[in-house]
Amino acid sequence: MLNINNIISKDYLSSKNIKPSFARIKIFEYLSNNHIHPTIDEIYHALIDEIPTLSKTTVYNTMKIFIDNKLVKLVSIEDTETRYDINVQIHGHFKCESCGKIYDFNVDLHNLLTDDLNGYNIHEKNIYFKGICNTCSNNSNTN
Amino acid sequence: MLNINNIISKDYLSSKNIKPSFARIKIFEYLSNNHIHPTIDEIYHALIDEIPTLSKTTVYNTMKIFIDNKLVKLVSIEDTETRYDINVQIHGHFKCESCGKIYDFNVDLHNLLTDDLNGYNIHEKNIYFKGICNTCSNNSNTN
DNA sequence: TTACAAGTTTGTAATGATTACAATTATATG
DNA sequence: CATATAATTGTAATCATTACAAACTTGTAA
Repeated sequence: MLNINNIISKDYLSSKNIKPSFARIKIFEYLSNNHIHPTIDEIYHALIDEIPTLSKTTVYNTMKIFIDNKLVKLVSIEDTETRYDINVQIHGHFKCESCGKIYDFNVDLHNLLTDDLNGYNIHEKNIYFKGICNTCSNNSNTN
Repeated sequence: MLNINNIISKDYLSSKNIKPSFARIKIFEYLSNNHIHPTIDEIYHALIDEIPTLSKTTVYNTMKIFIDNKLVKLVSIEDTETRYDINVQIHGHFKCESCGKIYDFNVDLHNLLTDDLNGYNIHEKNIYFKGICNTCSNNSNTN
């Protein structure tokens, strides 16, 4: 049942001081292969067939460990849904109000610092936009 | 019981097509006078002495109306707490991980647009940082 | 003033995400 | 193989938010 990806994920988790259990490897690989900023529920349903004994508590526990060890970042766009992002580089999120998809976009946050934060110790920068994505705009145009 | 602020708030709500009921005026004035990005709970507790019959449902209802009519903006920084901001101009938020306070800062988001969002229709821009604020940094230095 | 309609407020119950926790299961090591 | 340690699971508890129906207010018109 071992394969290259499995070994790589295993080693990667180990290198981050996370014991590479079966569930953790599978959850990590799901996040790596699906950059869709999933919710706990989406992760759970995506894996329940492959891991029939999986519980949501395990998904919660695992995401907490991943966040604490900076493997993933929490995405707070809507107050109603907590999402997770395997891409921990600084980048922006665009949430489409029509289809609900969240897109990544590149953004350079270096040159927008203001004097207002002089003396402040910044640990984390987040930026997100909302609107209508390209695809949804085009669909409504052709109606 | 009428005063200048009361009249102004009343007229302002009316001008936004919101019936200026007593609760709505008081909630609006609380937000105007306290730029602390309060939670529902904070608003409720701040006003319960003045409006003993106030219910949290009313605070929820009122905030929904204010948001729909663009008098306030929702602030999603933590997934665990929904906050509200009377300042609807584009600006950044800095949340201190030590004292929990949320500071406003000015930011010019015009020049950070990337090609990634060409064709996207942007309705709303949000930016927030996390870290340790000036005050908390200084306090820990003097220990 | 009174009656009425429309809108507002309230309290309670329902929902749904998240967390706490104890029991069970898996894993690694000697 | 035995044991200790850690991971996983299921259930119950918690907490914010929403749904909803009843009660209350307000403005208007007779």
